[in-house]
Amino acid sequence: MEKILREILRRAVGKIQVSELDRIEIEIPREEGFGDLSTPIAMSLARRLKMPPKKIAGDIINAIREIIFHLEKGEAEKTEIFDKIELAGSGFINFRFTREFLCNELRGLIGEKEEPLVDNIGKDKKIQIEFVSANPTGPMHLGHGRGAALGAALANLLSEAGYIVEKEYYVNDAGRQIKLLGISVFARCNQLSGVDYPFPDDGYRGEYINDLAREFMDEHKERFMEQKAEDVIKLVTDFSYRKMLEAIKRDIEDFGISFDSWQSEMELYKRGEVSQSIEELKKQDYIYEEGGATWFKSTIFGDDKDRVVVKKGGEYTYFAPDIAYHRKKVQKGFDEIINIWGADHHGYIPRIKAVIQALGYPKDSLKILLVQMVSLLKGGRPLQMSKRAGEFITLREVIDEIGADTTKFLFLIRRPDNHLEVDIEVAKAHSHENPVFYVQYAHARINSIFKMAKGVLHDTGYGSWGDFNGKLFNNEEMRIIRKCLLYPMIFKNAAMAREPHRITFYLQEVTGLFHPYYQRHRVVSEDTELTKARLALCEAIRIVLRHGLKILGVKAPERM
RNA sequence: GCGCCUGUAGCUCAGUGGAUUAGAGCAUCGGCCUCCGGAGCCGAUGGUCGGAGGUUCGAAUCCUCUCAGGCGCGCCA
Repeated sequence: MEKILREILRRAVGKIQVSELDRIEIEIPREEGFGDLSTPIAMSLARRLKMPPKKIAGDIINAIREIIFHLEKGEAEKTEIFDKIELAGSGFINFRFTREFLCNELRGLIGEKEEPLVDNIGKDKKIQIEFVSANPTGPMHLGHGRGAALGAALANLLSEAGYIVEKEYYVNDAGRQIKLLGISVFARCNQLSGVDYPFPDDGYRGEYINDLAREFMDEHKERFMEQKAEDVIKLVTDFSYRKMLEAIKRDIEDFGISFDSWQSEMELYKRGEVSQSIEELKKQDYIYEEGGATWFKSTIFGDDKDRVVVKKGGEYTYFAPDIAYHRKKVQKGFDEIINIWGADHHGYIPRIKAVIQALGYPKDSLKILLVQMVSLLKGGRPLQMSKRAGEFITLREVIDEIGADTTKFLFLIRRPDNHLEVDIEVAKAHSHENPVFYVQYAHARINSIFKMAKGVLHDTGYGSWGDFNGKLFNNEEMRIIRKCLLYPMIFKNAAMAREPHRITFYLQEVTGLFHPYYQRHRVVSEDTELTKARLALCEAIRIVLRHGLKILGVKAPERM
C-alpha cells in the first residue's frame, strides 16, 4: 500500500518541479481519521520552491489525479485506488484507499499473489552486529540479556530485510579481569584446603567463585597440592575462564539465540594483530611517544584527549586489542558495523570511532547502540541487588522464572536507550496485563479458529477461503485490514532505523484490535461467504503476528 | 568541573530527519459470561509534554539557558 503511493507521489512531484527529490516522506497519520497514509511533502517543498505549502499540495493533488486517471484507464481491472485525497492542516496530503484496493492488497498479504511480505532493502549489503560480549568472569546478568535480545532481534530484522548479517561475540579472554578471576578462585581453593591466603580486594566475590573453586579441587586436587603456586594459578585461571565461557554459552543457548562468530581477544595477540594494528596507525602518523608511553592521536577525530595504547612499562592497554579488533572488523569488509554496548561504556565511543576513521572508514559505518539498565520489580517493588557482595540477579534466574520468550519480548518492549523495568509478577501473569501473553494469545486464538473452521468449510464443500468477498467486511474489519497492511511499512522503518522495538509496539496494536473484534463477532458461522472473508482477515493477522514474533525471537504458539 | 542519556496522564512508556485536534498499556471507577478459548470485552476519568527564553506561519520534536535523575570522564578492563 505504501509502495504504490510512493510511486504515484514520485511521479506527481516530478510533474510539478524540475529537481529530483531525494526523499519522499510517507507517514502513518497519528489519527486514523486523517486517512490511511499521509505525506508532509508539500511542506518540505515549500522552502525549496518558495511557495506556500497549501498551493504546492494542491498542485500535487491535481498531478496525482491526472496520473491515476491514466493508470486506471490503462489497467484492465480498473480498480480505483483512492477513496479520498485531501489537503489538511497546513499542507498535509491525506490519502484514504478504496475498499476494493485494500482487499486486493489483502489478497497479496495472505499469499494469494506471489509477493514477498517485506521489501528487500538490504540488497545483500553486509552488516556485522557485535553484542553481549560479556567478560567470561561471571554469569550473564540482565543487562547482557537485554543486549542479547536486541542484537538477536536486530539480526533477524536486518537479515529478513535482505542484509547479510554476521552475529559476533567478542571474548575478552586476555587481560587483567581474567587474571583476577583466576586469583579469586585460587584464593577460595586455598581456603577450601585450610590455607590462609589473602583474597584480592577487587576480586570476584559471587557464589559462583566458590563453586568454581570446589569444582577445581574435585578435579585437580593433587595438582593443587603438588605444583608451585604460580603454575597452579595458571591452571586455575584457565580452568575458571573455560568454565565461565561454557556457562555463558549455555545461557545464550537457553535464551534461544546464537552467534556466527566468537572472536577471541587472546587470538588477536597471538596472531600479532595487536602490534600490527598499532604499526599501521604509526605509518599514518597517528601514533606518538610521550612520557615513555605510546599514544594514539584520537583527538584528530574528535575525541577529548589522546589515548594511551602502550603503557610506560611496555604493557598494552585495554584499548590496544580493541584497535586490533575493530581493524579486523573493517578488514572483513562489512558495509556497516553495529556494536551493542551497555550504556555505561558511552564514554568509549569517540575513541573507537576515531579508530574506525584512522583506518580509513567513514565514521558512520560504525553504529554503536547503547543499552540501558534493566531493573527488576516484583509486584511493583524493586528487587534489591547488591553488586558489592557480588550478588546480582542473573539472566538465567529470570529465564527460569518467566521463560525465555517472555524475557525477550519484555526486553524489546522499550527503546534500548531507556531504562527498563520488568515486573516479574506481571511477566508471569496469564492475563491481558501481560503484553507478551496478550500477543501470543491472539495467535493461539486465531489458530484455534482455523482448526474449527476447517471442519465447517469442508462440510459445506468450500475449499479455499482465499476467494473472499471483500464487500462483506464491516468498518471494524476494514480497520484491522488497514493495520495489517501497514506491517510492511512498519517493518521497513524498523529495519532502516535499526529499531526492533517498533515491531513489538506494532504487535501490541494489532492484537489490541483483534481481541475486541473477536469478542464482538463470530468468525465461523453458517454464512459460508462471510466466514471465508473473516478467515482471510484472521489469516492476515496471523501472518503479521508470526512474522513479527519471529523477528523478536519469540514463539508464536499454536495453542497455550 | 566537563561530556552523554533521560524527564510526556497516578504508574510504565510510544510519538520514525518540526507540521493535521498530544497517544497507548496498566492502575482507578462503572458495566458485560446461552455463543469459535472470559487466559476475554465495553465505557469513563485523567496531561499548561520538567522549567524559562529563542528560531519558525507552526515546536513534545530544533537552539540557548536552567532544574531533577542516571551514567561516564585512568598509562582499569
